[in-house]
Amino acid sequence: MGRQPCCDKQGVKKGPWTAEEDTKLINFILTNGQCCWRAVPKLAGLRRCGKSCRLRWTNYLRPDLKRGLLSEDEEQLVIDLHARLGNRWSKIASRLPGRTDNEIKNHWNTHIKKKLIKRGIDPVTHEPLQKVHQDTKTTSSPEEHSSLSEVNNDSLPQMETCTNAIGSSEENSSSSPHENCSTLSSDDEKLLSYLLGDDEPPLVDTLSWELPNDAQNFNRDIGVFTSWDDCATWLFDCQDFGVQDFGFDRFNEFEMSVLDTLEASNIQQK
DNA sequence: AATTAATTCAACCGCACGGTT
DNA sequence: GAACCGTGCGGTTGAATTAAT
Repeated sequence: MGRQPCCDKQGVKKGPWTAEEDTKLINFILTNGQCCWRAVPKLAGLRRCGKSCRLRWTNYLRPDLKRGLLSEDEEQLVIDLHARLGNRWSKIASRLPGRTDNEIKNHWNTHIKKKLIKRGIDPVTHEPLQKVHQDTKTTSSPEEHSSLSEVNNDSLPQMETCTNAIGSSEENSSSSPHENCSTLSSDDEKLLSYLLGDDEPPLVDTLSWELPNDAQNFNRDIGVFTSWDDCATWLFDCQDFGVQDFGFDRFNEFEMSVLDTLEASNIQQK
């Protein structure tokens, strides 16, 4: 018996989500939480496949998502992490609260890649393009490194390595390229070690976080919520829908706020 | 103002992995 | 151990938007 398709292809809607569909999905998840995505469309009254619902929720509807372009700091962190993790977007995204793997991947492909190339950095290897060019000159054709043609040759003599290629770190040129390649704080290093699987989970400096007053289920020792209720409350407090001062038991107000936001954006679109 | 080209990003697809039976 | 299932991941596509001509 072959693998069952993720959804019944017939009668399943594809393409952009409507505000009505968003509302249904939000209503369902706020009421029931995230469970068995395959069942969500049926239970929520959506003609979508579960996969599509999950993607829509995680990439767009989740209340803890940030909006807008990545800040310089975030961009720099993405570059640092990419240098060590490669295209493991979900791992990278897990280091940037409120950002999704899809968002980071898109931003990498549309913005960061170009910036790095412009500055003479190979976005794949994070090595200076000149070096890559020399290394590969004898083994591969020029077409395989088409990005080289986009390099501004003026920048090559002052080329810097990956992590200080963008932003204010450009000024820190006194140290060696290798040193420059590691602008991570010790916390970042710990986290990276953990992400790479060779270390214990790093402790979070939770004392500096603004936690909900009633977050009794937050374990400050291990830096996690032991209760979904508190976790959700905290996330919702952080999100950008304009609701600030409520607890988990006031879901209806949050829901109304979400619906208002959706309606407003719908009107704007029209 | 109309057309074309370039860019952006939400969404889709196929595959891989881990858990369960 | 094999088969199945649910989910997550990364690569890719294509519609919408913006910029250039």
